[in-house]
Amino acid sequence: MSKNELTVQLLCLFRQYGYEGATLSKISEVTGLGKASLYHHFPGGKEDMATAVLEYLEQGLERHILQSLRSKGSAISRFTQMCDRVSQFYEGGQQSCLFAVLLMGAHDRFQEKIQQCLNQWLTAIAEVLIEEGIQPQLAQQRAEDAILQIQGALILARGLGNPTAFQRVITRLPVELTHLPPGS
Amino acid sequence: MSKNELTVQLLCLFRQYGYEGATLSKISEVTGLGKASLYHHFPGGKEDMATAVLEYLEQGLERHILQSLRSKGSAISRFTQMCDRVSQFYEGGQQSCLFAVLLMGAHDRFQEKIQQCLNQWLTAIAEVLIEEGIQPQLAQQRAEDAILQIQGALILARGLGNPTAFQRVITRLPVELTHLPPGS
DNA sequence: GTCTATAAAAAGATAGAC
DNA sequence: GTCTATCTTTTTATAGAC
Repeated sequence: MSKNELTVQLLCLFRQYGYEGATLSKISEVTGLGKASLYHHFPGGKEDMATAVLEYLEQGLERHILQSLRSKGSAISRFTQMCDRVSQFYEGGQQSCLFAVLLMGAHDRFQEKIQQCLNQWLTAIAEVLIEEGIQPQLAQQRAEDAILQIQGALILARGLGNPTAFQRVITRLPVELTHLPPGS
Repeated sequence: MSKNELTVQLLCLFRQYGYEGATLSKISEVTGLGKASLYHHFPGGKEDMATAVLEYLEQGLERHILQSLRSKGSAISRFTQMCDRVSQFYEGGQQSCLFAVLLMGAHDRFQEKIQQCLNQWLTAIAEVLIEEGIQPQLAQQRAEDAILQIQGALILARGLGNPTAFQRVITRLPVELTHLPPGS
């Protein structure tokens, strides 16, 4: 198994069980690797694993999400592309966000990297809006609103056992983001 | 220490460290009670504790949030009252939602109660909107949007280490909820 | 790079005195 | 109702063979 496949499995485990809830025994069971093998790949144990998954996620954010936002088309088509990728990544609202999962845990060590990722995402969205002539401050707020709606919709989907609200949010976001502000 | 004070401390611990992250040792340390004493109050251990906290939360939801929504005033003043209480409960965006925390954990046992609480909250919001003449289906969607924005704003606040977005959401929600739909 | 075996530490849980 | 002491189980981590 490649390091990359292993990282994807770890992502899946952390999303499902949380950081503390994903025990080495469970990780060993799911991956089919013995604990000693896991420590061979990740000498620092679980913390190493979570760090690796976060780096994997940062790359995916850059390669799939941010790149959509910097592509050629109109603002609305770029946001639509972003939303498509986001929906795919969260499996239509049936998967959690690892950022949220790790933020809810007992460890502070991941907050910095998560903050960095969120800020990259926010900035990329805001830049599209600024290109559209929206004031920087408003652009930043709309970007925050977009991400916050995605995150909240994932929570609600999980809590209700029903991803409908997530799909509604994803569908309307491109239009909502690009609507001109009242009075402009 | 009364059972109620103890429950509040447990709520605080679970919000801060998550379910798995709030160990008995830490609970013992913070509450000042030995482990055996904790088992005296909660024979079922941590699961009992989380259940007690969820029940405490359900009562608080009923007594503070839902009652606001069923009070005398206009729709907008009722939503404003709800938002005031919500903001207070989450300390202006600096505290997590226990529902989200527990949903991110490894235990499935709390999902049912959480779903019940969310549905009560959703219904109470939707009922205010229906009274205002908004179509039931739209009312339900707006209620979902409100809760989802609150939840997402709490995540973003924690991720960015900055509760600004939460406060913005809380401030605009009363107006956003009561705005008439286009074409009505 | 993976395994078996084992150790060390922590977490969950209980007995019994006061 | 709380404590000390103890126990069991689980989790994390490592040594050393292949």
